[in-house]
Amino acid sequence: MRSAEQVSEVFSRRPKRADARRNYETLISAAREAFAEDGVSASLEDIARRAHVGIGTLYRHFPTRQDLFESVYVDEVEALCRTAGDLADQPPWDALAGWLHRFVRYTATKRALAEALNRDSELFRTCRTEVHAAGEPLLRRAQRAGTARTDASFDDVMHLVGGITMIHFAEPGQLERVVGMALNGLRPQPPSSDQESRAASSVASVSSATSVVSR
Amino acid sequence: MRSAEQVSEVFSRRPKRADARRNYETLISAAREAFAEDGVSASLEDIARRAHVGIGTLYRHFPTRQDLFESVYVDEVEALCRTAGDLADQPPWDALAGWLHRFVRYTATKRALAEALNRDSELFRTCRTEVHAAGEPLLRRAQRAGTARTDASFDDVMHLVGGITMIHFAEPGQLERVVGMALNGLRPQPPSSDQESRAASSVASVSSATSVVSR
DNA sequence: AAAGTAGCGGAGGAATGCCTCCGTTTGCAA
DNA sequence: TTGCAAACGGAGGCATTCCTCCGCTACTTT
Repeated sequence: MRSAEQVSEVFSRRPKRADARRNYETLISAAREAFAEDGVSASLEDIARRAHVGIGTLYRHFPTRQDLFESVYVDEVEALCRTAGDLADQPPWDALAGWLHRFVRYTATKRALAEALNRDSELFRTCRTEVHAAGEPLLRRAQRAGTARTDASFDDVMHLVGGITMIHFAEPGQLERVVGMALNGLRPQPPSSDQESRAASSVASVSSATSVVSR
Repeated sequence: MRSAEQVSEVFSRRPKRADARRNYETLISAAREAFAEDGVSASLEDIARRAHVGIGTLYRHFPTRQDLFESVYVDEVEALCRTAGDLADQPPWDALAGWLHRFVRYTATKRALAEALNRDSELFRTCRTEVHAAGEPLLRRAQRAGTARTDASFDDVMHLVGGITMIHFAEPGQLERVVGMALNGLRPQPPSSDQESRAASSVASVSSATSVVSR
């Protein structure tokens, strides 16, 4: 909860006047959609059009294209972190699963912006830290409650879910379904007959399952 | 070997006259570089310039932008398949490892073109089949020779190496190094003290190693 | 070596995108 | 309610890209 606000305070300069703030939000949504559809080369005039806003308004809020990229990304990180707080009153497993499903949208945005974002920037590093701070407690809580297996680290889980989203799915619901399968792999496993589990074996068993489904 | 020619025959319409053929090849190389650097929105005039060729020449060979995308992709697939044939006289493990290193360049191209390529197309499916036909025997041969562990399927290996390339590496040689580490994980493992290996455990142990290195 | 044709190059018009500038509108504080 | 600073919209100039068209070049064939 605190972490989401922290990112806001550091990075995003939301305007204070009501109309300006409304336009700012609308523009970010429009940009996120446009980038997802057309990639980073989406036209700025098109984004302004989608937001029902003049091109001048876009440029006032985001003087450079890079500003817009970063604002969309930060906005997505903020929303993801906020979701973690919102889920705090859910049962441990539901909170974790809900958050990871939300995480999928984040990775989609991140992937669309990948070629534009500088991954060594201060901003990028801070965002990663914030995401970790928001999500890691959810995993730990589920593990302590006995509803998530304890041999998976947060980093493992990020790679597991993040890797799935790298695959391009044709069918609409397929991605969610596969993520669901992956989450199944995170549940505590009944002790198998011939071996006990090592750190990354949950990741292994699930990712081999997904590779059957699609590629 | 036969498979590479098969793709050629089906898809790529290489011109027969010497100068035309030379320009065709040069254009494809230039396009591959340009797409890798600037993404799918690279300028066609820039590509013609890189190839030291008039813009008209580019348009004669590739009437639409999509034609160029597909030709670059098919060319990369052909080259990859041909490499498999060229490596046939190497020792089994060297052949497999060499091919997988070559495979990395293929995935880089594929990633750059990802948003432009229709993954359900006839062309795309055929290419996948050809890649499989070219690479799978290399894996089987190394496995029969006892130099690659037998509990990894070809699909597992593709996901392993393909997944690594999805990570964006800052350092130049880092990708190759990490692929090298991954290949190490493909070697037959000394029987571990507390358990024997299951189908995907090679993938697991290596991917957990890479996640330490970078993300 | 001569002819015929496939191939080449690039000028240029249409379209689109980028970004600035400024006259008009509107939210908000007093 | 009123005044004004903040925000808006979009016309327009410049740059870039796309793509066609056609006069010229040079490869191949006989």
